[in-house]
Parts: sequence; C-alpha cells; structure tokens
Amino acid sequence: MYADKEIQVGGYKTINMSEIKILIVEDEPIIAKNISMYLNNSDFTVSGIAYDADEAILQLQQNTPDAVILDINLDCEKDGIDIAAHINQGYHLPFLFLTSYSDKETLQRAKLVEPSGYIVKPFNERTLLASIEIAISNFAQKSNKDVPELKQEKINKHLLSPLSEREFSVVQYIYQGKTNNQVATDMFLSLNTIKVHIKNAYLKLDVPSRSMAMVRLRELMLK
Amino acid sequence: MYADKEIQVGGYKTINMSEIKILIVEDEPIIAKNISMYLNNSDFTVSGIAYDADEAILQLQQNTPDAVILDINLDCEKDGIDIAAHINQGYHLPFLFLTSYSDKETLQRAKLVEPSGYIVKPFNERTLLASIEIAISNFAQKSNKDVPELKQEKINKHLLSPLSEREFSVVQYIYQGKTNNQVATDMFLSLNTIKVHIKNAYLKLDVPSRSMAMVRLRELMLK
DNA sequence: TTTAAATTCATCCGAATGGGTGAATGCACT
DNA sequence: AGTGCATTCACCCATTCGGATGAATTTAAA
Repeated sequence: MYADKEIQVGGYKTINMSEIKILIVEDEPIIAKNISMYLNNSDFTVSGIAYDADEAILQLQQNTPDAVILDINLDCEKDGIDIAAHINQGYHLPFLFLTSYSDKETLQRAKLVEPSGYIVKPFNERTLLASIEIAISNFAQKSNKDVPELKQEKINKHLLSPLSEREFSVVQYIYQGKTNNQVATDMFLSLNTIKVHIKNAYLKLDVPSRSMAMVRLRELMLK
Repeated sequence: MYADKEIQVGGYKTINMSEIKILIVEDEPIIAKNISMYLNNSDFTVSGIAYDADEAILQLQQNTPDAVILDINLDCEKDGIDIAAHINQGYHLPFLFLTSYSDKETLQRAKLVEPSGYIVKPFNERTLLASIEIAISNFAQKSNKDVPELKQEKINKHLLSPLSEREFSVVQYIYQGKTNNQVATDMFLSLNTIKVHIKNAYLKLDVPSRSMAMVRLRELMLK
C-alpha cells in the first residue's frame, strides 16, 4: 500500500513524507486550519478538510488519503467514531482521534474501532506530528507482517535445546511452505543433509511432523 | 494474557482497570512522581518506577507489568528505545514513549520498535491516560488476531471458487497441524474422503501441498 | 423432475516425508 | 591429542501425502 510512498519500514527504504496525504475531519474551522498549518509545516500534505461526516466520507472516496485525523464530536448525526468504523470497513488506513472528549464512555466506544492514536485537546504540535508518524509507520509494518519473520533468538528462547544456525535456516524454509527438495536447491545442499537438519529441528521443537512444526513456530513467534 | 484482567476487548468482557500494572521508566524523579500520580488518580496501578535501564530490565523481569511508559533519554548507556527493543524481544507488552525528544533521528529510531504511542513533553494528563488505554486495548485486540482463527467467510472472500463446508472443516484441521488420519478420526470419516476434500481444497486455494496451504491460510486471514 | 453440486468411499500409483544407521569433515575448546 | 559439536552426505525402510479414476448418495436448485 505504501510501496510508492517509500516509507521507512525496517530501515531499508528511503523516506519521502511530502507525498503522504492526511485528511482532517474537524468541524471547527479555526482548529482545522491550525492542524493543517502544523502538517504543512512538517512533511505532510493535507489532502482535504472535512467539516462533517458526509464530507469526510466523500473525501475518503474521491481523494483517498494515507491517514486521517478525526475529531470525535462533529455536530451532526454521525460522529468521528462512526467515520472511523466506516474507514475500518471499507479502507485500510490508520487514523487518530484528536478531540476534546476523553470521558469513559467515549473512550470505550473509541477503543472498539482501534484508533492508531488518541490525543486530547489542548494538544501540543509535536505530539500530534510524532503520533501521526508513528501511526503510519506502525500501520505499514503491520501490513508487512502478513508473513511474520521468524527470529532465531525468539524461537530458541523457548526451547530446551536451541536450534543451530543450519537447523534454523532449514526451519525458515519450512515455514515458507517449501519442500525438502526446494530447500536443498536453495541452500545448495544435498537432500540427505536437509533431512538430517529437519529431523534434528523436529526433535528440538518437539514436533513429529512438518505441519506441527509450522504450528509450533507460529506459536513461538507470538510468545 | 489479559484474561484475568478482564479488559474490554470487543465488548464482551467486564472492565477492571485497577489491576492493570504500569511500569514507569523516567530518570527525572519529579516527572516520574507526576506521571505516577496521574495514573493512580485514574484506574491504573504503578508497578514500579525505574530511573535507569538496568532497573527497568530488572523490574520487567521480577514484576512484569501490563504496559510500560518510557522516557527515551535516560542519562546512561542504554536509552528508552533500547529498553523498548528489549521488551519486544523478550516480552509481549505495549509501551509508550513519553519524552522531550521529537527530532527526526530519534523518531526514526523509535519507529523501528513499534511503540504503541509517542507523546512529547510537555504533555497533557488526559492525552497520557487515553493513550495508555488505547494502547492496551489495541494490543489486546492485536494479540487476539495474531492467532487468527480461520473464518470461512474471510477465506472465501479471496478465492475464485469458495471452499465448501466440509472442505473448510478439513482445512481447519490441517491448519492445526493434524495428519489426514487424525482428521479422518476426528470427523468420523474415511481417510479416502478426507483426501478428496483436501485435494479439492488445494485446488481452490491454488496450492500444491499441505505446507503451502498453511502459508496461504496465514496470508488470507491477515488480508 | 432433471440437473448440478456436495459429500461419501474405494483402489492404485508415484512422490514426499520421517526415521534409523553409519560415516567423514571441520572447528573450537581442553 | 582428544573431546564435543555442527555440518555434510549416503542408503534403506515405513508412513504419509498428492493425485487420478470411478462411483454411490444426498441435497439444493432450476
């Protein structure tokens, strides 16, 4: 999603924030302008300002931003949390609440839509900007985690006997669904060798099969 | 992880915030006390205050909290971001940065450890409290999604030809690492029948093997 | 009622996998 | 020099898996 924006994810891509478009949903024009100014002074582009829910939904559709800043109270039938729910339903975007409301009920409702941030007015500029950056970065990383990477340290921490380098390498291929032959080819090793490593890895992982190994690895990576 | 804390996740559990323990890592005692007061006035418990990285690491180990507030600058060799990395490596906890530093380099480094929040001093109390609540809530929800239960609808949404009921059932067992024989036993069906369903499921999932099916399912559930 | 799809089961075959035994090499540590 | 460990490879065997073909039964829709 952010491929063309070249956001830093993991440290191997260049940053180019100037193309990151933010939609502001805020019914008070003065505050909206204020936020807008902060963003423009930084490396963001304001894709639009919506003063009510309908306008926000239209903007989302016609000029889809990369992130959204939402005021919760909007003086109309739908509020910011409703818009957030709409975003979650039809888009794949991070959003932050920037609002005066921090009462228990509102917060409770807000939690359900999983906002990337919640800033209570009066806010400070640097918190706003840092929060947006973090939100976008986390969101991008989350999207990239579709194929969660195995970490040797993390796996070994939970094993009685740790996987050796080779065993871990082989296990990574297995986690990607490769066959023994593919692993052998990719690692420039004999099929027999692969089988030995796999057998030993199963011992250490305490599993009887490839499938159970995949399940075990899934679990270990989440502990 | 939060089972006994009964945090609201999705609206089906009761709230009991008083047991949620927060670790504060902050080298300035006055600010630490200040944060501590805010938390205590709210529904949180301060599990400890660490004034440096070593103390933080010890606290994490001996009195593991449910969330951590981290100042980045700590006047010692390791800073808050290092502690965050340590948390990510060995624990499964949300943390927020609450710091004076918001320069580009610091923010860049902070992004890499995926903080649940980033608040720049001077901060406002309600933003702090709301941010922690949101962080913990999101983290709990995320944990629930990390072991994604297979949902037939979700899988089928991404397939040209949808899995039938039986095929989906079989696929669930496969995702759990079961062998064909185990599936047959569990479903009170012939091994031959299981094989037919699996073969057809592979066709629809467009994969050539059990392992690739597991990978595919992992991916589909995160889309 | 005919058609289509889903579900059930069988037999046969080749490929992939799991496991056992044995052995050679290199490397670090004592 | 000897010990242990990781790594490499070979051969053999039993089980599991993937796939092809064929067929009976049930269910849902046209």
